[in-house]
Amino acid sequence: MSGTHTDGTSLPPEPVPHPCAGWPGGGRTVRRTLDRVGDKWSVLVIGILAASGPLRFGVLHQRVPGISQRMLTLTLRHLERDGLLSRTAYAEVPPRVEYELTPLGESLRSIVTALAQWATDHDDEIESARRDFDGRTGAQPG
Amino acid sequence: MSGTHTDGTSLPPEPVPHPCAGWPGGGRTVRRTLDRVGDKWSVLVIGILAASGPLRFGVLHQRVPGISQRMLTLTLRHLERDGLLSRTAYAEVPPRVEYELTPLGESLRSIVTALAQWATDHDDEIESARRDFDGRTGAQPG
DNA sequence: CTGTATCCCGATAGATACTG
DNA sequence: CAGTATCTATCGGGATACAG
Repeated sequence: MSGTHTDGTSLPPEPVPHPCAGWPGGGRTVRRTLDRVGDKWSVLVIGILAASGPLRFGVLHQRVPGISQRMLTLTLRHLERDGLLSRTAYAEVPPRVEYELTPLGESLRSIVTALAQWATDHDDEIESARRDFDGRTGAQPG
Repeated sequence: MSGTHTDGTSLPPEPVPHPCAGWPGGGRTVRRTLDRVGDKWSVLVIGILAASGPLRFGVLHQRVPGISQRMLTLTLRHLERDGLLSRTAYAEVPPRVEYELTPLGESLRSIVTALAQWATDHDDEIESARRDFDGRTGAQPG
């Protein structure tokens, strides 16, 4: 503890440095969301569902470039658990399962869309910034 | 390849299923951004810099809850490489280095802020959705 | 103070095979 | 079709020690 002194009388000299300025809850709440947003596929899946409406497993599998069956399953489970999408299984043969954003998931739409928009808008800048940086530092682009 | 036939004459029956509906560039551009957003710390660092202005390494280290020195360094390098923040080293002793959002980084501010806002707004819903899901499936809350 | 260099472990993710 | 099971490889990330 800083600010303590032998006589015990003194001071809180530091105004308790706020843990995470501007981030409510010290960033803990944000961190949780980030942990969900932070995985490789969630945002992509949400974005595709937001753009396309309800989709079945197989179609989703085609539309998410490069995802494995396993990761798609896991991602969908996570998002379902968090209440961002709903899973509807139809008792048919062959089986049919549809995934759809819940209202909560829908409420993320504008943010995800904005992110996608930002990505396309500034792609060139990022690209050139990287080349510039790699040039200055002699790093491999790979 | 589907649609090929022994006589070689036939058909593109499928209208080439668009790889990633609603996502420009087939999602490839978005994926790149997501790979940056997708790591554990980048968004948090950007958000803190956006809220606080230029900060030096040590202060940043305090403000990002739980980050290690190593990961902070790596995160800052990545963001610098992508042109989202600038690094300014002052030739002093002891050394002083300040990190600040570039205009490109600033342009992400509103999105990051929106994400943080969304997180706090819907924290309860996510929380209860998880409990509900865990209850239905008998999973451990872990 | 601001990093870099190692070591190490657990989570993440891919491939493959199998099931209802 | 829509998953589950299993195995493995890779990588993120923490701890620690050291350097400029």
